Amino acid sequence: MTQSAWDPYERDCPSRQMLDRIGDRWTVLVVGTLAARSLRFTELSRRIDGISQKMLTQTLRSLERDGLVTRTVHAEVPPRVEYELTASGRSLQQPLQALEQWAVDHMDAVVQARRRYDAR
Amino acid sequence: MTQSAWDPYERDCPSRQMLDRIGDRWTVLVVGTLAARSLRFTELSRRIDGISQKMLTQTLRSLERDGLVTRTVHAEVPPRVEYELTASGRSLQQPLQALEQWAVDHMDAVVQARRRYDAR
DNA sequence: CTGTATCCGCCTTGATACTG
DNA sequence: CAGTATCAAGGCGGATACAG
Repeated sequence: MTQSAWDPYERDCPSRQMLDRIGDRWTVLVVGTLAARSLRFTELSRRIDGISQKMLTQTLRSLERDGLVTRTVHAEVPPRVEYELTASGRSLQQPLQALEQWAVDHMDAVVQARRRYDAR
Repeated sequence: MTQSAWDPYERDCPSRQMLDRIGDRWTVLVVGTLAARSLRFTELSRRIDGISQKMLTQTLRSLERDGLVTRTVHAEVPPRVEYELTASGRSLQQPLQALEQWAVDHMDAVVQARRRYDAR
């Protein structure tokens, strides 16, 4: 059974919650980093400048819970844990990539607009 | 002069700040609401369920500062203020629309994934 | 290596009251 | 109508310490 009336403009709609979650500091960057290939915990933290261990763990757990990322523990010493996007996660990566690209493309204009605005 | 090395994965990169800003609770919804046509303050607040006056004002100011929205005051009584997307704002609307659509399309799957995860 | 647990400051957000 | 000002609460996120 499919729901046809998801409306992010309504307060308690799950799709609104999803937007809220995407909007946390780190989700975009974690999903973007996993886009190319699966990575280990430490590799992720090295590539995402400024993320703390706690936030990386928390973000990964949320993504796992939402079915966007799989977590695979390999029985080795020392432990090796691989994170990988699911099909669902890869489908999210598309719009996020577009957003990331927009940010890169428009930063010059935005920075200038801010300067003008602040100069008044 | 154009900057070619914007990298959102670096801590202090402006494009990273942009992602942070997009990621606030309301930006996606405000831009989405303004996509169709320009709107007044009250119309916006009516359409975005749950937004407070303060947050709407704050979000609009930020968007104006970043050059994504114009604010036009008409000299009437009572005052009429129209908010409208700039060209830059409309270009952002595209990726945000994609994101919004993703949220709507995948909510069923996400809700189910959460149920499975929580049931363990 | 891959986490968990705890403490804590700050910032965001919301509620409320007031203004041109 | 379209805001501004103020205050209080809560959560986010960072730092640190510890563990399997």
